[in-house]
Amino acid sequence: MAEKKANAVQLRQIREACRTCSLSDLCLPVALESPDVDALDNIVQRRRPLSRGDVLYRAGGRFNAIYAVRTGALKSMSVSEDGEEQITAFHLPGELVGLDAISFGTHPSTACALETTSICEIPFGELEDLAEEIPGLQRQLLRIMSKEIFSEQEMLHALARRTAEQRLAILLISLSDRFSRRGLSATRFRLPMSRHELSNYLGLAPETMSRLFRRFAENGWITAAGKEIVLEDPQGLRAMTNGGSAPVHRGIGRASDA
Amino acid sequence: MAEKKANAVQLRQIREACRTCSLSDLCLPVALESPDVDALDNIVQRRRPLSRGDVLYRAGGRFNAIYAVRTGALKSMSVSEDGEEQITAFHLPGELVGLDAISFGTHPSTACALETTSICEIPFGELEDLAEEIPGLQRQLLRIMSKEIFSEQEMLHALARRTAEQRLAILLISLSDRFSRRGLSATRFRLPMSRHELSNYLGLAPETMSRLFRRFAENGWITAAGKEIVLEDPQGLRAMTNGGSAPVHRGIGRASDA
DNA sequence: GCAACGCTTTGATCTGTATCAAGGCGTTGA
DNA sequence: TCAACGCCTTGATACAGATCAAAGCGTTGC
Repeated sequence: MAEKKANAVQLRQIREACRTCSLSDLCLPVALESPDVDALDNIVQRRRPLSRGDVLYRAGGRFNAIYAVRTGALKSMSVSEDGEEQITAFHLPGELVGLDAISFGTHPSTACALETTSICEIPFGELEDLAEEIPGLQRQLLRIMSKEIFSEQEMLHALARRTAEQRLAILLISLSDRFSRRGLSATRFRLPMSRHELSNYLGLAPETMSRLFRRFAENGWITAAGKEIVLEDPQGLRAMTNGGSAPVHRGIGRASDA
Repeated sequence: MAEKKANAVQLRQIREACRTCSLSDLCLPVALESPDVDALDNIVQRRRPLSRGDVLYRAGGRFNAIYAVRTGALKSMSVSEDGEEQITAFHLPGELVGLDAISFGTHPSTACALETTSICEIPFGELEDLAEEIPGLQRQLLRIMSKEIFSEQEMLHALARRTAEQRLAILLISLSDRFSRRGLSATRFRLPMSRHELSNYLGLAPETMSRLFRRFAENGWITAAGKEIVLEDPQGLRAMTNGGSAPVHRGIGRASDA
């Protein structure tokens, strides 16, 4: 079929972009050697980009597909009865979105673009069908899913019972790690979310966020100009995420000063 | 084979206990109608009971199997560098333990019995092998896993950014739901964990826990005698978990008085 | 160019919960 | 029966971070 051929070509084109994606373990090692390569690629759909504020799916909506972020960023959020929105996750390029709907059949949360964002859509039913045909794909699927799910859970645990300072440090390090895993700079990046969204996610008041950024900068750990962040002293940051006991700030100037 | 026959008999015996287990979706609907019923049952091993404090697996240990709690209860915990233990989950009868190791190959946390506890062990490799043979089992597996994982995650989100009062209420309701789902009373149960373990899990000081229990009793929401708990007013409890805005306590006596 | 708006920052105050410090009470062992 | 221990409770105090209030400042639209 001409269609299949077209897809095969397309596959080669996107392979580069896919290499740092969470799905790459699914797409590449398994699919590469098999004639099923087209089958897997066939079900992955590229959609037209979302703009800031666009909703990918809404809480309560039917679960049809999972998504991989290609560029840009999304937030997952749930809205409580009293109308307050609570951000439950940020999704950066290469990460999967919508996994929390697998067991329910409907989306428990709403996914919304933080900036202009392009995504891959993987219809879940077709993926499952495929997994039954391609040996090994099933295992990969389970591992990838549980990895994505648990890395989020780890984050939650890491944030629980931490001071405001530690939470922000943990988040910055997490973002750094996630950017660098996708081949971007680990020390210099642009926050895709506003201060307000950050504070919402971390469970802090926006005012506290603001004060923290200032304090972090005073301590020489970061340089922050709006959303542009430079991690000047990742070690210093990392140090204070450990043992809630470690005394922090207090002193003036950067930790590395003599 | 005699062994197979013995297992078939055993299967019938345990089926009752299994009916309320998280694995029942795996064991029963799928396996019941298939000749593979023995195959699935064969790989599930009953182990001798754990006593309070016994460790099921230790953080860092190799991942071989997942477990289902039959009776009793477990806690999952991680120990930070400074030696502080942090409880990350409680596992009640019918729930699965060890899922967080799937993606890593090693256990990220330690599982420890809160009281005398009996469990089923399901070697994961064999389960995966089986899933490749039995159509549908793979899907069930994925759904069950993601359900178990996400219900924990929901709990974490529910606890984040809540007052101490709300956290305890949320936990009590969660326990109530989980007990009742397994056929036990939703309003009268025995806490398997100590106040200290509770406070650790909820991220509160033990003293705060104590004060909360008193306040809850004063408000007529619960009656607590040691670990024996009676939910006198589940609605009252549920009400205060919602919208952090709702004013709580303050007044004297139970909410339903007038 | 200016006004209006939203986001961020800064300052002052208030409060929930931790922490410190004892005291009660049930349980274990001699 | 009594002492010793651990767990839980109770009270007093301290502090991190929320909340209230208002002022900068960059953006958007006219």
